[in-house]
Amino acid sequence: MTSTSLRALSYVLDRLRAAGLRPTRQRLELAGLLFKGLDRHIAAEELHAEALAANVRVSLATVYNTLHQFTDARLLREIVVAGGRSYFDTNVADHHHFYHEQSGRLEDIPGHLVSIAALPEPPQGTSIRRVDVIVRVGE
Amino acid sequence: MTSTSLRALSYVLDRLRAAGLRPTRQRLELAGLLFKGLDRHIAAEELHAEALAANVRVSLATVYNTLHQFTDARLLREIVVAGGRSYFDTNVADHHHFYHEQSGRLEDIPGHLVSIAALPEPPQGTSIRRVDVIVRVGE
DNA sequence: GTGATTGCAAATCTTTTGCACTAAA
DNA sequence: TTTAGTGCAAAAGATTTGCAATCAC
Repeated sequence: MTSTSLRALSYVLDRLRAAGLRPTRQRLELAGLLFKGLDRHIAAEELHAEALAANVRVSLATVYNTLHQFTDARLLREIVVAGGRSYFDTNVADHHHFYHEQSGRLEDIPGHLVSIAALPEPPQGTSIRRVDVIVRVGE
Repeated sequence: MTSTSLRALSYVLDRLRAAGLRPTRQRLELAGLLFKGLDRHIAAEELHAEALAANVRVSLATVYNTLHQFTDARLLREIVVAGGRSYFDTNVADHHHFYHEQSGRLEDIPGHLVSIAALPEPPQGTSIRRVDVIVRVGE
C-alpha cells in the first residue's frame, strides 16, 4: 500500500468517526478501492464489480449504503448528469465537469478554470449549498 | 384560447413539420398543456396526470415519446438534477436553475443573472453543446 | 449483550420496448 | 394504401427496503 493511500485511509477513519459510522470491513475495503488512485467518477454497479474482482465480498445494497454514507460524510460528492444513473466523485474539492454526451463519461475541470462572475440571490429563506457547472460536450 | 397559445400552437406545428413529425391529436394536445402557461418544469408522470385530469386521453408511453421528440425538436429542454427522474423545461432560452434540495423543485434563473467569466477548452475533438449551471439551495 | 451493519431477495420507481391496432398523409 | 404513431402490458435498470443473521463496541 502506498503512503498516499495510508494517508487516505486515516482520513477515512477520521471522517467515519466524525459521522458516527463504525469502521467495518466493508466500509474500509470500499474506501480502499475508492481512494487508492486518482480522482474517479464511479457508479454503484461499477464499484460493486470492482470489489468482486478484487475479492472484496460486499453486497450491492451495502455498496449503495456506503456510497451515500460517504457522501453525507463529505468523502464523496454525488453527480447526476443523465437519467437513471448516479456517479460518485472522489474529488470533493471545488471543481466542475465536462460531460461527454456520446460516452456518458465525466471529466474534471479544475475549479479555477471556470469562473462565475455573477450569481443571483438565492430565493427567500434559502442559502446556496453548491453550484454545479456541467459543460456538455460532443463530437 | 389566448392569442399567446395560438402563437405557441403555430410554432409547435412548424417545429413538428421541421422535425418530420405528424401533428397528431396527442402531440397537439400535449403541446397545448405544456405551452399554455408560463415556463414550466414538468416530469413525464406529472404531464400524464395533467392530461388525464384535462380529459386528454393519452398513454404514459406516448407522453414519454412526445417529451423526447419535443426535446429533439428543441421545443423542450431536458434537465436532470436528481437521480431517477427527468424534468422537461418549456423554457428553451438561455438560462440556468435553482434546485431546491428539500422539495426537489426547479426554478429558473434568467440567463443574464449568471455569467461565466471563464471556461476551459473542450477536450480534443469535441465542442461544447451546452453549459448547465445548477445552483443548489436549501434552508 | 445490544445496537449498528450487512446480505439477500423482494419491492419500487422511472423509463423503455415489442407489437398489434389505429390514424395521418 | 403505406408508413408513422399509439396503447398496452411486459421488460429493463437503478435504487431502496424489510428483515433475519452478523459484527463492532
